[in-house]
Amino acid sequence: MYVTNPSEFAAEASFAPLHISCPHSVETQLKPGAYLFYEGDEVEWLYQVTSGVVRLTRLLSDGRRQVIAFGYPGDIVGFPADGLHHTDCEALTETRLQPFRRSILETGDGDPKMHRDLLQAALREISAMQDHFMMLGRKSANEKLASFLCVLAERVGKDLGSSRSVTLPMSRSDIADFLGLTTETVSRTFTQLRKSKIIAIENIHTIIIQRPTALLGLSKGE
Amino acid sequence: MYVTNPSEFAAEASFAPLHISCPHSVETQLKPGAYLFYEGDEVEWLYQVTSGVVRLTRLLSDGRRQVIAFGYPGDIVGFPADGLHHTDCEALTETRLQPFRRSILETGDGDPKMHRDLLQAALREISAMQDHFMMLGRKSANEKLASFLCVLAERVGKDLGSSRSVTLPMSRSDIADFLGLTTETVSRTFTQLRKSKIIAIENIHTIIIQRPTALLGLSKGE
DNA sequence: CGCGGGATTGACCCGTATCAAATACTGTGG
DNA sequence: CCACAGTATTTGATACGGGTCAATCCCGCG
Repeated sequence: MYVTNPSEFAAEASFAPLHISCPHSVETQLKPGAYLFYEGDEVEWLYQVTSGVVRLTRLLSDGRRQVIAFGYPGDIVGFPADGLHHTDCEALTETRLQPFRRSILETGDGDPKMHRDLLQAALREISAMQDHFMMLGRKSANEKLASFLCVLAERVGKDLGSSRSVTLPMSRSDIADFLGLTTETVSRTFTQLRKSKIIAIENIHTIIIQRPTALLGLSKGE
Repeated sequence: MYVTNPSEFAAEASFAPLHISCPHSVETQLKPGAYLFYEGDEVEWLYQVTSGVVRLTRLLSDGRRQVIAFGYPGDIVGFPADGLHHTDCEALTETRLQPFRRSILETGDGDPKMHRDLLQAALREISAMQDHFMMLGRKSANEKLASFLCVLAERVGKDLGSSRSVTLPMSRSDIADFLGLTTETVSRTFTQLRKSKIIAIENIHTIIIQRPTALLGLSKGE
């Protein structure tokens, strides 16, 4: 999951679960904190998240970290480049994943439909990442966090009538490293949104979006 | 072209020109300033840059711009998502491109080898973009510009013995919008590098890298 | 030779980082 | 179930990098 402009997001979210017809593809389970793969690992499988949330990260030698994406149900993680994983992947919650052989993506290997679906997923990934560039390069802390919450609300929020609740399985520093901020700034920005009554913080991992339209406005810099 | 860690870059640069065996694929020519496609256009063709340089950009409604990538010879531009282009593409110099039907990427369509090559290019693109995330989100202005120059030097620089010359066909504001900075900051950072004798500015579009090792060090934040 | 648009430089300011302290949570063992 | 320790989060004070706005410079071009 990348942070895209919410209004555009709808068009990209239409990722139907892939049909399961892959030999040797027993669903994989991960406990919170467990790693699915590491940067540099040979890619054998791609995975579609079935339930739960995973986090893709990349590290700089001096310890700076960038969260590349969060993997929510429907998302494909583990695209290879030159046969290798280029991120670490850790489960944030109890997570189930449907594995697909790398060869299905790369050679088709007996399943043309799945091949095409995985390819389309890769292409959508490129487009979604382009949106995220805009966010990292050109948006303020406020806009970043507002966009982040809007996307999550649209994708996995629970409707509460006039407001909407969002669960954040990731830590503040995960959010910070995803948005290119510090934890302190993320925290302060949450506080600011809370004080302006746009959101309420039910608990650390649960945000109530009280004024969705205002939040959407903020995300676009209005 | 994205800005990746130069040392990693070598591994990703190994993109052999695709074999040309596509029906109806006459090489396309563009003059500087000409557009190849716009955001929202239906994708009919992908292109491999043969010579010259193109620029991929995305706009926010309020005018903020993000340069997504520069397309140098060997690069593939125009990957579709849901059948559409999601960036504008403008030629910065006289440019020649080899078109490939979108169907070759998406369905294989009679040319399995090309299909595989295009797919691999897309996957490498994803990985390269992940590197660029790190840059946009986690690097200082100094590190960004140093990284940018290092990558260009490695990829298209001319060897001058102990130093190296790089041609920059793009404007300062293109560089700024690529790195998530302002033109003023890009300009100041150039000046700073010049004053510390790491680079010399032969003219606006030609940089001499006098101390490549120092520049590489800066790019990694040392 | 003068015009115009990009590039550079300067002065100043603001947003976000940094460093530090207080507070809130989470899990563990008794 | 409570006490405690360790960790995450929030809050505060301050610093600084890079943005903003404005002036000047430079170079290509008519």
